[in-house]
Amino acid sequence: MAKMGTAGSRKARHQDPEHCPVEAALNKIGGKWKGLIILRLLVRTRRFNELLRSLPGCTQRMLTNQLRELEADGIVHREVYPEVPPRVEYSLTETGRELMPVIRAMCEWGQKHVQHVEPDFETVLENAA
Amino acid sequence: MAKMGTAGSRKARHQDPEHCPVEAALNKIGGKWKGLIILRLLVRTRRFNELLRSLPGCTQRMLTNQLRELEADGIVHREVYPEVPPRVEYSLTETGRELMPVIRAMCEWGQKHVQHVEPDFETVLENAA
DNA sequence: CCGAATCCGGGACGATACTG
DNA sequence: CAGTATCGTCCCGGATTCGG
Repeated sequence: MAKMGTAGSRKARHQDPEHCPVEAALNKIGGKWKGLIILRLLVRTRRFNELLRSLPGCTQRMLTNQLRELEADGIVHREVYPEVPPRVEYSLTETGRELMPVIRAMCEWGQKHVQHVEPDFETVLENAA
Repeated sequence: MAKMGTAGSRKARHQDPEHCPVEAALNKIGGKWKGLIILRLLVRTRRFNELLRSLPGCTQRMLTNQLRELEADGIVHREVYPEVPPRVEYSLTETGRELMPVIRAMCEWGQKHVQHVEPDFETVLENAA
């Protein structure tokens, strides 16, 4: 495989009313980095650069884009502190936190079917702390 | 939306050994159409064109690529019947079928947080039949 | 520190035609 | 029916620079 494009949320074929909830969910969390971003934020609130450092291979621009889409979709909350130096913290909304079962299911599948992987979801969360 | 790139599986940053099971899972099922393909195949085995018609907006080339990646990742089984006219049937492997909890979790989240959506997972499966 | 804006190359993707 | 081949476009996404 080459790259993958963005698989992002996008408006993704919004011409069709999106009857399917699976499709609707995929349109919101299917972005290239969104799953991992959500995983990081499930553990705790994080600052921009902290998030960036925890995503090897993700560029600043990509992270910004993905966070903006997640924010627009009501999954991530962005809190700006008017300080010097500036500080911005990202956290999950209630809607975002309810994605935990999805992430957990992916984790359990990956743990079972992929080699060289962390033991379980809790450990993953701990290691992400 | 625009397009979205592919968000596909790709080798996606295979330089790092992929310690995280969530990341590993995303690398395999994160492709642009993979979630919907898996949903279709959860219902029953399907032929190529049948699958294609059930995915509005997906081109034959894209479908071929995604199916090949899914096959290479051991999620989809491809059965060729030496007939005239040719017939090829796609189904989920056991590994693929075990993705049902992931799809179900996405479905339940979508049903709860997105408008104008089917009532529940079973109905979605039925409608996809 | 946290971005936004710009430039630009490469590859993902659509369209079309062809084959067994 | 189920693909493969080829071509051209578009836009994703990396690098860099600038601003608050």
